[in-house]
Amino acid sequence: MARERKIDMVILGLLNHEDLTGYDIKKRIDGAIGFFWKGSFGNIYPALKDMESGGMITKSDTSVGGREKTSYHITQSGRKALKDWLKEEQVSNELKYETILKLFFGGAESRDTSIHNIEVFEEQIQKDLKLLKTYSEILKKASGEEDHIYYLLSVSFGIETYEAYLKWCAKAKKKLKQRGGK
Amino acid sequence: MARERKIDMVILGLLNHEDLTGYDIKKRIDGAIGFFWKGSFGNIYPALKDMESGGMITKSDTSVGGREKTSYHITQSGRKALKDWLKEEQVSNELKYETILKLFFGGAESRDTSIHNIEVFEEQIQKDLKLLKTYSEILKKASGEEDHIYYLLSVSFGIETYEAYLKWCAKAKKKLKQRGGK
DNA sequence: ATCAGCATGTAAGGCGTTACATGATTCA
DNA sequence: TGAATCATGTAACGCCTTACATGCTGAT
Repeated sequence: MARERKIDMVILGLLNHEDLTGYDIKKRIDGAIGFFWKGSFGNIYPALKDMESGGMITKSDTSVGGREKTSYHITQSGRKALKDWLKEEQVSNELKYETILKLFFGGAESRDTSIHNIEVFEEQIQKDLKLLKTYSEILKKASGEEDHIYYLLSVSFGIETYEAYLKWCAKAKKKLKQRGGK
Repeated sequence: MARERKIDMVILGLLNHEDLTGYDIKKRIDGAIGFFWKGSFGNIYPALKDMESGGMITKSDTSVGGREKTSYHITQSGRKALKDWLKEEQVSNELKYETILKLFFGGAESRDTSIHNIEVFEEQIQKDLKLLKTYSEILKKASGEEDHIYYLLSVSFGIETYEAYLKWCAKAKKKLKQRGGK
């Protein structure tokens, strides 16, 4: 059943660009990547360990100002694994939208409840959209590297879907406010 | 840390509308709900068992044409749990878009690889969008029940985001085809 | 002096997927 | 007769989240 753990690919993808510590990897994942993939320390460190045993990456301990650090570097076979994954056709795009799930079953409660839930969602999206737009601006200015086009496209995926969400939110609220509540 | 298993709420939401067997629940989840939440037998049956012990639902065995069936019915406390969940503000909307993850790291391979991956995604979305539009048509015709507005809004969320995806796909492919591949 | 951030990990527990196991019925 | 669908479950395994544990450094 092969390897299913996609965090490996996130790590390889990041290390393909630069050497990083586990802590740095976490920070990268919490950035723009966080909009379409998550990771935690309890996830990242074991993955790094396994991949080092597997020869995908190598580690080098350095001490910066007396502080211990372990940087990881991608190997040839790691790079191959990354490329093989990129070339694989099958992907799993799974989304779990609890907001929409609640809306789907919204009939069990008042319309105001659903309207409120949409508003909570809307606020979160607005906040996230602002962040995404900031990333987009930074990327547009810092352009030059070939990789940047990929980062920019990923970010614009987020921006465009979030804008669609917001449009939907407005429409949905309006519909629910029509003809009085339940 | 309370209950995290959202499949319980999916089941309660469905049973709030009508009595169902585990098998029927699976079919419902594979329908319109499947676009924002998934479920499997190995998921549903244990949840039904637990929720029956917990007094959220009651079961009644019937045999239809010699075949054994176990139908579940929601109880008062099950209905209360459903309503409480609907009124809770915090939600977890998590998406794992492997397609976008691959695109983000697309620089490790040729532009054609990324273009191809986008095309695979595009085809899947087109297929799903068609299905969603079918659901939408059915709901519009069968309208009447209060619940229908919620189903319709959920489905239109899917339709509108999928349409945004398709627009993005076209744009992304165009960008990647500019100024030659890597 | 204290707090935020840097830095690395482990452990428990929960949840979900997949595969397995079984058997009946209906339709071609 | 055979395949698809109905119908119910269990077991193994994998993955991830959360919480815990520890300690250093730099800035205020």
